[in-house]
Amino acid sequence: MAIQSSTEKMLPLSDIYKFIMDRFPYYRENTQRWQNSLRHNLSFNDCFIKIPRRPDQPGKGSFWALHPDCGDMFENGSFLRRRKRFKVHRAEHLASKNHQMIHYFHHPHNQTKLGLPTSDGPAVAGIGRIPHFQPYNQSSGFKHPFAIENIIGRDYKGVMSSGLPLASMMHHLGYPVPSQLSNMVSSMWPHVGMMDSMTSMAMTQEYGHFGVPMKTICHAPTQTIPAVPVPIKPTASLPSVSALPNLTVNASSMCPPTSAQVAPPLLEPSPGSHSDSKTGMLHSVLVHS
DNA sequence: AGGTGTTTACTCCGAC
DNA sequence: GTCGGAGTAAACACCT
Repeated sequence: MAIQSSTEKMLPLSDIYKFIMDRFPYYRENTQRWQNSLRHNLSFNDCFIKIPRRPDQPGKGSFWALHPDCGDMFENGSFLRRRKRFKVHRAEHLASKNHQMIHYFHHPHNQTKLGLPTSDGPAVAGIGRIPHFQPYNQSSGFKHPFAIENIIGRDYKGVMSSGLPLASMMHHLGYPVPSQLSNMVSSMWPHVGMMDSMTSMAMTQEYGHFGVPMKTICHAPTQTIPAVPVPIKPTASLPSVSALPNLTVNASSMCPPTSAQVAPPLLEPSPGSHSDSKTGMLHSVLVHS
């Protein structure tokens, strides 16, 4: 929720803490417990990806974002319970490292800052269009450019000879290029020797028409996530959010319509309403989104 | 020093 | 009963 509600679709750990404590008074105490749990989940679950800070963005820790393909791990889009653990396959894990940077490059804010074509704007000569990812809905059969099926079945030579937009963009981002590029990449993401070829491959026009931009997760006309979290199926032990007394559900805080809007507290448990089942459910809503 | 990130281990609980 | 998801504790390393 915290990550998705952010305009950048990524947050540092401290901001995730803040988001939770701002909205859920329950989590303003025993901070060490749930914050440790939160860090554990961020590291442990492949649905969360870590995005390194740029050199000109000093600060502690990295940014955390959602893996572009994690959208279907909730049944019916419900945030209350996961259908399955989102797991990146070994071979695809390499490619997911590229997602981290591509995801960053893809963001309209960064594209604008870099003078790159935005997702909706015209392509700029000399720089390949950044691919769109289909973050939430794998049922369409779409295989993103980094899917292993695409990786192993593609001829990279023509792509490689067409230039290296990655280096150009990284230069604009403040990363050392090009002589230090390989060192930086290997230190940041060891064992990613294929990164350059894969990234530049993905940035060609060839993939420009794929999928839906990340930024449209909550804004696309064909929204794939219900605005209001719904239970997968009613159970006695896990009541729906709307069934809980004294709780206010605000869908806009799950998918805020605009970045300027400040959503009111999502859940405001009344004093003394912290039964185990409820707090446990809140944990699921908070941590596993 | 404190925050951040990773990993392991344990327990609980629900689904099958 | 087994399995897997989830929550928590704890140890450790790394970074600012």
